[in-house]
Amino acid sequence: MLDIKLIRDNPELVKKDILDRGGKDTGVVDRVLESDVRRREMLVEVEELKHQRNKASEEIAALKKEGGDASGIVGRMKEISEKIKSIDSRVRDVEVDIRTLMLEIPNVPDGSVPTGLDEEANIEIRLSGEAPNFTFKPKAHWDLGEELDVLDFERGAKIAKARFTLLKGAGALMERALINYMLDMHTTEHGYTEVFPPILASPASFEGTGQLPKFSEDMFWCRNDDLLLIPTAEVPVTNIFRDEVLKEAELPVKYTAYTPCFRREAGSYGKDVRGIIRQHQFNKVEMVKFVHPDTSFDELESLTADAEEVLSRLGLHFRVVALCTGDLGFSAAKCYDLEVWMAGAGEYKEISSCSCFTDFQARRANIRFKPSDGGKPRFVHTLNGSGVAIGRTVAALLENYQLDDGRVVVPPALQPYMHGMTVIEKPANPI
RNA sequence: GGAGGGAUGGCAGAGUGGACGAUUGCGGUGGUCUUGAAAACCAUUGAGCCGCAAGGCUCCGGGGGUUCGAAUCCCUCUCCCUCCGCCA
Repeated sequence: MLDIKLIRDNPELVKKDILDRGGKDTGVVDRVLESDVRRREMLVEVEELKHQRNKASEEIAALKKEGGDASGIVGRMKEISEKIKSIDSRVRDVEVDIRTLMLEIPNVPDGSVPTGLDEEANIEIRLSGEAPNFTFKPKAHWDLGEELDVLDFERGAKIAKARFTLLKGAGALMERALINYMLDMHTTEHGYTEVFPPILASPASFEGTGQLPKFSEDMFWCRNDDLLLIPTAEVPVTNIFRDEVLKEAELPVKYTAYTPCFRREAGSYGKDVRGIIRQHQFNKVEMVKFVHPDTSFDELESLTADAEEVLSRLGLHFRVVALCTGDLGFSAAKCYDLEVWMAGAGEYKEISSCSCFTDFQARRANIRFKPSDGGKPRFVHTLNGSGVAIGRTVAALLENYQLDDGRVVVPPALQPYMHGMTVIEKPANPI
């Protein structure tokens, strides 16, 4: 949520940002402004009445103490009380209207974000590593996975539905190994504290991070219990501090979490239909930071570096892309995507998204810190990034480390997490 | 699922109709003392909104009600805790 003062003082900027993001409805800004004016007019009126009431209450108390008769003044106050009640309820209605509108307005992009409506305008920041050379035509991971009997798409779809996959044998082991490999790196080398949060979260938590109310269609709901399956650990982990006040000295707080993630992928029919790139359920290690406002964009750089390290050490080739205004997530002020090379598909695929949300989420979730100098509480800045998506890493490893005989090499960094396994081959008696 | 208890400031925890925006303790900040620190002592310290300001208004889990006036009384919702039952 934006600061209403920003909308008041600079409505044209907010409108421009909405258009830059590819939004069409800048009318919300005007509707917020109209309601804001009405709210303040009513406040002036009702506060004057309340002032009268408070004065009268004092008089009545004084009169009663002296045993005097207060019936006249009491009668007049009855009328004023009724008036207050009716204006108060109108003020509340307008405030609800304003909040409802404000929740639909996206964050303001940072000045360094390239302007553009789609991914064409994204800017490649750097490349890391090199794409492997093959003397043969590399296969797609879904073919490799089925041939090695580590991915079973048929069974996954039978158990649940399409876009659910059954991992088997070395595939399941690699999934688990990657989780541990990433968590260990972030906790022992990058200074994050590991947490394991609830996988279902309340609508209030979803509103705090910006997934609700706007993206309700993308979520799996448990309607009977008014809970939602999380689409990313960002939701529960950021909400750890909802409605809390941290001490300035406690910042930055850095958490990392492994969780399953659930997305309905509404509107992505026909995209990445094969393989494990786009699943309704996938695993992810996430990093979340709560930081001082002065440091947030530096923290974004180091967060991104932390994610890059995961890929570098696995020997994967990737590029870092700065997203343009149109590609930026709703809550983000700035975002880098890490796109890993997929040898089989011959293209880069997003494997991590590292974002700085400035105070946008903190305002919605009411996460503040108390300055050490004793000043008023201020909103923290929040950041998060995948560190990284597990399923897509499995796909990348299969495709980039495949041999001409269909086996797949396990990179050295992962071997200790896979009982020393150096190569994945088809089991003798697959079942 | 059944029975009961609770929700007050950064935290803990008093407060049963007007003198309470709220006793007190902890924590925070400033100071005295000290070579420095700790301890001790003194002072100070809630948040939000409206307003150029002076100042005003609101807030004791949410909503509604009673009343001239509600942290306090009534209704309702949510959440938390305890005991019993069931279950990993």
